[in-house]
Amino acid sequence: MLPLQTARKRTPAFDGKRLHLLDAAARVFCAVGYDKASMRRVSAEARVSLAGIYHYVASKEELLYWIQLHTFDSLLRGLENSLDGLVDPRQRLAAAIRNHVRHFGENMHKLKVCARELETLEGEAYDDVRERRRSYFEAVHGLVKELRPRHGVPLGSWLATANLFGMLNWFYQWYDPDRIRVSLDDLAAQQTALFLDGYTASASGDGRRETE
Amino acid sequence: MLPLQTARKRTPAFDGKRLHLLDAAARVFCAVGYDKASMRRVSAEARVSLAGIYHYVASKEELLYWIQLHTFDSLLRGLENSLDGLVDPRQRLAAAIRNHVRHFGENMHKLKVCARELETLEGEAYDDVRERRRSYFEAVHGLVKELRPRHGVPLGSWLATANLFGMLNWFYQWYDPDRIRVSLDDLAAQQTALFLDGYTASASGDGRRETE
DNA sequence: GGCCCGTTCGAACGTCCGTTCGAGTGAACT
DNA sequence: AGTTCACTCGAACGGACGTTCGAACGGGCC
Repeated sequence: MLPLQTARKRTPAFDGKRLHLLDAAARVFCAVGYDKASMRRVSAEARVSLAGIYHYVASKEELLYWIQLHTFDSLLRGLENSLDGLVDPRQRLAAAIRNHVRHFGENMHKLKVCARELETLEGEAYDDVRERRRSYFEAVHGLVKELRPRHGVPLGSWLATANLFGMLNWFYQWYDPDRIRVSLDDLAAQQTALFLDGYTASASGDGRRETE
Repeated sequence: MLPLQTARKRTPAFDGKRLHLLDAAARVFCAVGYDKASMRRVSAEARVSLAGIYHYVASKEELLYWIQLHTFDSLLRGLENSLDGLVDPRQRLAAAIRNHVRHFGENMHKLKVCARELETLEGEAYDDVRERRRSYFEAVHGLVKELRPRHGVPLGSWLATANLFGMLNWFYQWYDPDRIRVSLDDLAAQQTALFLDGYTASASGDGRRETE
């Protein structure tokens, strides 16, 4: 149960150092998973003593909490920016997917942690993150609903959105920059085409790898 | 590092009890995740003393190993059965997806553990499971490649398959039998339609829920 | 100088975990 | 009756973990 408060409030250099800590924690959580990750390893990664961490953060749980909160906020802000000025529903969805995929490319650690540890937090902290997550989901769900405005009720739009997130979030299980020969924007374009028109119709570039 | 051996070999009632243990372990791993799950809780769930577990299994790691191995084997066997006699590529893919979704419905615990703990094992045990996983992936990848036999090279078929697995495996994050008003077979049909023809083209039943 | 206070840290504390040990049980076999 | 052997278990061991404590450092202010 998180008190949802930092150990102290508002002191100089506080945010900078804390962000540095969150970043180090994200790298460790990403590498070995939240449960296996030890505060000792986070302290080594951040080059801060073990006890030093607790000056900026009240608990290990809080590290995960802030990582998830910042990441979902950033995803949502990015989404709103990338939709600016676009009116065609297909282009709007394409922009949303591009935003999501780009975030993965730029913040692999944090997004992988978010995708993998969705059910790790508990209590208030969980509810708090869940609401951010819901906002983001609903924003994308709205874009999906725009796609078929005059075809009666948008049947299965919720299900389709859930599956779209499946495509996008499973990403971290197979994406390896060294082995995949597609740019992230090409990848986003292919995923958009797949979602909109299906595999049999979508024309696409190539995304094969050497093995598997 | 697993020795990849059981504590003892081939004794009467051995397999039955062991399967019972694996089942209990799968329920616990599913509920709280592999790392947080304690052998004490597994022993309580299986109604066996803590030390008793080690008569059937050499380590906690081995529990996960057998769960994953059995599950991927079962998925692959089910896939081969469900393809029997089908020749139309679209029907074959539909059957594959139905097989996958039905497995989820029937063995939620184990499949959720498999999807969530893909990177938990290490060394030999990891490689062993990984190969089963690869076989299954390649089998489905083969079906995807069948879909466009005379359209030049099947562009992006690997990527499309990876995304298909994303749709199918993310499943466990949102599926809740009490809140989703679709049968598993309907669900599989919708996912097949979405993958083959895309959201804008696929006619579908409804899968909306009350909230979120 | 003397004091405050934000910051850092080494060294511990208490807890929980995976695993092991050694003794005990009872059915099967000689 | 005695021996064997699969099976079961309570009790403990050693280690790793999250967290805390109290002391030290160092720059700004009286």
